[in-house]
Amino acid sequence: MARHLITSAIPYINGVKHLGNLVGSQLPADLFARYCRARGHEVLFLCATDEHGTPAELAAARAGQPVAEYCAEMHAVQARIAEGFRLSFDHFGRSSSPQNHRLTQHFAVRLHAAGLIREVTETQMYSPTDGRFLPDRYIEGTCPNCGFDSARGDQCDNCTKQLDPVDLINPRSVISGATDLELRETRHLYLCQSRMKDALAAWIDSRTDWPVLTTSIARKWLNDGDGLQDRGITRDLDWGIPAQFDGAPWSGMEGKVFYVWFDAPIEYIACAQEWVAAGKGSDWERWWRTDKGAEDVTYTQFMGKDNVPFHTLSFPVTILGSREPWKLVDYIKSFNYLNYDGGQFSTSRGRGVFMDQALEILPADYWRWWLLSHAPESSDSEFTWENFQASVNKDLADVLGNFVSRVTKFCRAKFGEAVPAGGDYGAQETALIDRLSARIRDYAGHMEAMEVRKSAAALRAIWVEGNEYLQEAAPWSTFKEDPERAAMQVRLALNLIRLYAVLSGPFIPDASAAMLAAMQTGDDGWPDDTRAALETLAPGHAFSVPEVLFAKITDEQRADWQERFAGTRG
RNA sequence: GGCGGAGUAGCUCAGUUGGUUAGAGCAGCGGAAUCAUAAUCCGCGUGUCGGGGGUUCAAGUCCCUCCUCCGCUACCA
Repeated sequence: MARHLITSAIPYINGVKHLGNLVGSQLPADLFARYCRARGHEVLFLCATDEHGTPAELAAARAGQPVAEYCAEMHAVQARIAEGFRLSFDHFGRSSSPQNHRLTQHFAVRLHAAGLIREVTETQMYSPTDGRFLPDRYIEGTCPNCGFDSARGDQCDNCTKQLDPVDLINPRSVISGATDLELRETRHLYLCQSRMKDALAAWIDSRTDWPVLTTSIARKWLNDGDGLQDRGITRDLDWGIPAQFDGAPWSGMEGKVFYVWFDAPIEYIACAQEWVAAGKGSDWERWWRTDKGAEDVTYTQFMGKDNVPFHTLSFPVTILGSREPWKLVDYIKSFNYLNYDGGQFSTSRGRGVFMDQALEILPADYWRWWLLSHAPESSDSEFTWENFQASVNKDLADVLGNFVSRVTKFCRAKFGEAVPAGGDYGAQETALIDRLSARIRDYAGHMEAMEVRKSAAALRAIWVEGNEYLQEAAPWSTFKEDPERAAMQVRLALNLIRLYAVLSGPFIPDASAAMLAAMQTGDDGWPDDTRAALETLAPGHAFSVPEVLFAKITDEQRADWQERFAGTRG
């Protein structure tokens, strides 16, 4: 039995996430966590909301709420939706927790002691009207290169040239439209990432089994231009973890908070502390401190590609630079983006399907199956309603759902609602067991490698084996001449349903539970021995015919949803 | 502009370190079966592997070049 620490990138607090966000981190992380548990491993699966930063403050202002109140509400909303998708977090924490405050400040002090924090005075755009410094992207103006009048302070969307906010002609605040912007001096703490560049490069080079997407992004940041740059880790904001506190080894940071990307990954650790504080666990250090029991932990992070630099570079600098024995990540699984029907999912334009809406129209399993079996692993992938309808109807309703129906209903009609006795395996059954054993090994291999789409394909192939067997064995025919043989065939098929429930759990947990319930068993042990696993339900064991596991998506529904989600949300 | 990813059958995608007639699922066509959610199972693929050039006995796979799409580009998170 191994020990797996698994974290999903923590979703930002300002609103409900869309399916692209879900498939890029939380959902594949849940798949892996569920698989590890099914194999009997000890798992700690953590996620949280990422609550600090300018967007949270602005979203709260728009909602007319104090930011703390807004975040608390949105956290509850996201937690409820995560439950709806059956995301099996051991704890869903908050980056604004007291634990994260303490830990973030602790890391900052340690990094300072290690000489990895320096103070920098810089000038930034300040908006007196908004009463805040404006991040580059919150300033718009006319592009000095192409004349585009909605160029952002960091880049012109029209000519794609990189800009500095001071280059903009007639700059204005995106928040208020105010034009009375001024340059002000401000002092910030910088994390000296550049000093650890060689150590990071050596570490990345040693991770030969990581996805290309992960290492290529990391190398790009390490080597591009003048190499890895130091990075400001404080901001002039109210909402966040104070950079000035009792015992802080620096002064002059009054009224400043740590940059959200500094404190967000630390929440992975703080979340484990929250997990203990919530009474769900008793010892967080054996997951996070290699001097206190975490030396045998395998730590895997899941995230979208936009998160990779922070997880391969700045967070490792925080961990390594602290000179304390914290657990460093072992594997980073990163994902490309999911597009929506010919374009991007867009939170701002309400384009695409958001997590709450998805659950309103269909159960979680439908989404889980489609998203995971089409996960954007090697490149961006695309959601279309046609593809979604076709895949879900075929795979879930026709191949798996119908298998359960035909087996249970046939048995009820011919033998009653209990596993029939009699008959012995013949050549067909032996061959089936051999094929299944090979396919289960194949499935497990892909799951362990976190090859999500390949795992889905392997699982589907296991489902298909059941239909192939039934077609070949034809119990409806054998029943006429040799009822004992038919009984054996049906007994095997009923056991296949239980086997499918066990194997399918990581992908479609609700259907898996429904299958186990119909088979009236709680035995969900992994089939290390296929033959033995197919004799779990003994003759005489009662079962029930379940409701249809997956209703098909009709053309009318598809057309309706296509229309509904094309434009603006709400 | 720089960096990275992608371009393979109508659609979605596999193709390990170059090696026998390039594969899977879906859709389509033909057949079998009739237990089942008109579900299932079997059979059927001559596709300039984005274009061009090169290396090699041999290239989807390596090198060069060009084209298209997407992402990132460090103060959005």
